[in-house]
Amino acid sequence: MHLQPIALTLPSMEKNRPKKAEIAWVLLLRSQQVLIDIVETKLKNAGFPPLSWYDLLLELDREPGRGLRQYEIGERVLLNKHNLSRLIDRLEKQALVQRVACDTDGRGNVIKITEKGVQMRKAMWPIYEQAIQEVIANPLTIKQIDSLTEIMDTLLNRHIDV
Amino acid sequence: MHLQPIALTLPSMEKNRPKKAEIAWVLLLRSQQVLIDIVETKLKNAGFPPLSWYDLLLELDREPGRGLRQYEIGERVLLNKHNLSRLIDRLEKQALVQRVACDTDGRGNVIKITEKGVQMRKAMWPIYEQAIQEVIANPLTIKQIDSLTEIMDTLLNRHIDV
DNA sequence: TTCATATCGTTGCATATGCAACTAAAAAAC
DNA sequence: GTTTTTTAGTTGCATATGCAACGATATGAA
Repeated sequence: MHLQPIALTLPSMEKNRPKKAEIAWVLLLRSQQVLIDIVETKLKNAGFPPLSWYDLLLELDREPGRGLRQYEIGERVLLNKHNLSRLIDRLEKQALVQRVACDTDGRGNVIKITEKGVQMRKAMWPIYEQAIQEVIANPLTIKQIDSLTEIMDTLLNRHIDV
Repeated sequence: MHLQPIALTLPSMEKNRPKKAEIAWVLLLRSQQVLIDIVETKLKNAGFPPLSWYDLLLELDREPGRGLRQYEIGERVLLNKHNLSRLIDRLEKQALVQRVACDTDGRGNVIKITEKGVQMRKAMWPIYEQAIQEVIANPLTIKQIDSLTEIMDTLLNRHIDV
């Protein structure tokens, strides 16, 4: 990732522009690309699978014996069902998770994390943790981190079903 | 996009967790997904191409006659050259941009926006503008928007080459 | 019970993205 | 001037994602 210190790309060319919200939006958009790319690259360089795998493993690791129905996972991680189905394919191929037929619902199955999956998530965490440290904790003050948290929470809650 | 009001998914299960930066990270990650998805969906529902097309058209629209070399575009939008090459393929197929041989560098070409491209960007903007209004301006106070801008700026500058 | 409808999950197809290899031309080294 | 190295851009391949259609089961209504 090699960013040039270019002038900020504003979203419009129309007059009376840009509004403040538009500047904030463009920065948010770009930071998402840059920061995620940094974290993904760190994981990859350490020989680990991408963040989406971590998310899935984490959700399953929270439900040790029981496992989770696919649609339950879909509610937790932001993936629609067909993508989730194939993400699980990939993890199952690596023996990190396991599909088990569901005895209360013949249509579905229950996804359980394997011991190998548990170990994988555990091994990924230090890298992930350090990456978060680098992209969030180091550049910002405590106050800024609190503020960021509050703002993101506000933005998210606006779009959550009640 | 149908988000459940689920408990926040924290990134780790390790003890003494989570640090504040980790909460902020997870919220940032998720809000980026959600907000971008909302904006992309609005564009799509209005019959328009995705944000990446807008970005490219905008950069070119800023250089009306001259056009831009592909590597110059690559510096402005965050795309590596092979993806950019194919993005331009798609836009060229829709006659929104045009590849012109570069007379000062036989290897490269100059990308110019067409009149149709200019019109397309102009037509997309009201939808995009309204989407930004909805996901950023409406939920946040002016103060929060300023704060968000400052924080994103800080996060980004940390990872820019000097 | 039976039929219509909704839900769970998978698959085929089109598109998007990352990586590595490649062509061609420019720039640098000699 | 010739050779080597870098740079610009494209293409093939593997993978990832969105959409629509599908099979199978569960749920609700008559």
